[in-house]
Amino acid sequence: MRIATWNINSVRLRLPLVCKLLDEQAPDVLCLQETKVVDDSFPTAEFRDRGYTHIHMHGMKSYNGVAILSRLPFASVDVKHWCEKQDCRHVLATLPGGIEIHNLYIPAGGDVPDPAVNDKFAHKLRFLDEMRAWFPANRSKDRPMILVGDLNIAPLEQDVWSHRQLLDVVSHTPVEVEKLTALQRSLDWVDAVRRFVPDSEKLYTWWSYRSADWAASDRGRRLDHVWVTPPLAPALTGTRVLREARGWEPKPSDHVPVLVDLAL
DNA sequence: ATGGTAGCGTAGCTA
Repeated sequence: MRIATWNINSVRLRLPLVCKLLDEQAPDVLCLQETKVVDDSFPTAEFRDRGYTHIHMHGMKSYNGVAILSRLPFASVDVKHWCEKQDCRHVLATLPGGIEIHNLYIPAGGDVPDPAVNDKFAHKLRFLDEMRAWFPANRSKDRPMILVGDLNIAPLEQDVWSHRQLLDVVSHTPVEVEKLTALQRSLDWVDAVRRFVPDSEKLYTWWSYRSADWAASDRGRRLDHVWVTPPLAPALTGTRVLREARGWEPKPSDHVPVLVDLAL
């Protein structure tokens, strides 16, 4: 089973690139974030034509929005809301084998890493706290589950281009990293990508648009993740971060797809 | 310390 996750920053504008990914990598399941479209306007036809007939989307006007496209049928689907908001950041579905997949778009958190003066950062921290409480209260680590998405946090030192220079930059501050790590530990989630790429090796999934030459400066961050619960860890066979997609023309996303293969 | 780009939707917010 091949699982992919990609923040595409508008599914309508990026539709040709999403189709390119499906054609070239043939994931069984593709989780999208920042679809930026209401459900009635979601471009389902192009995906159905490619065999992705099972589509679970949850979108809103202009902002956020998540979707799961699948060639495999869903036994059930759901959406979850956090922080008393209806902002379309979390969908889940049950895949064959009883595997529950969670597709998340965690709040970016704004610019100032202080919850006292920045409501967006306070929202991000609360979102993490609520998830940290919900998962162990509602799910067992013995259940086969996959958690993917744009978590908007680069937890490891080699997940950013400069650990020292980003300690005060939202996405890599100690308080966020600690909360994400607490969430990860709560169900013994395994970082599927780091299973195959040593922690000592630089690895990024996002490069800012605000750079003259993203590839030359290479100031990236690993914001997009795939985690699995312990029952699925032995099934992991490989992973891929599709760095070249950052240069796909026209109009690349600032995030690239992350793919994980499981022998199931 | 600042500004740089992108998408939505057509001003200004979000990233």
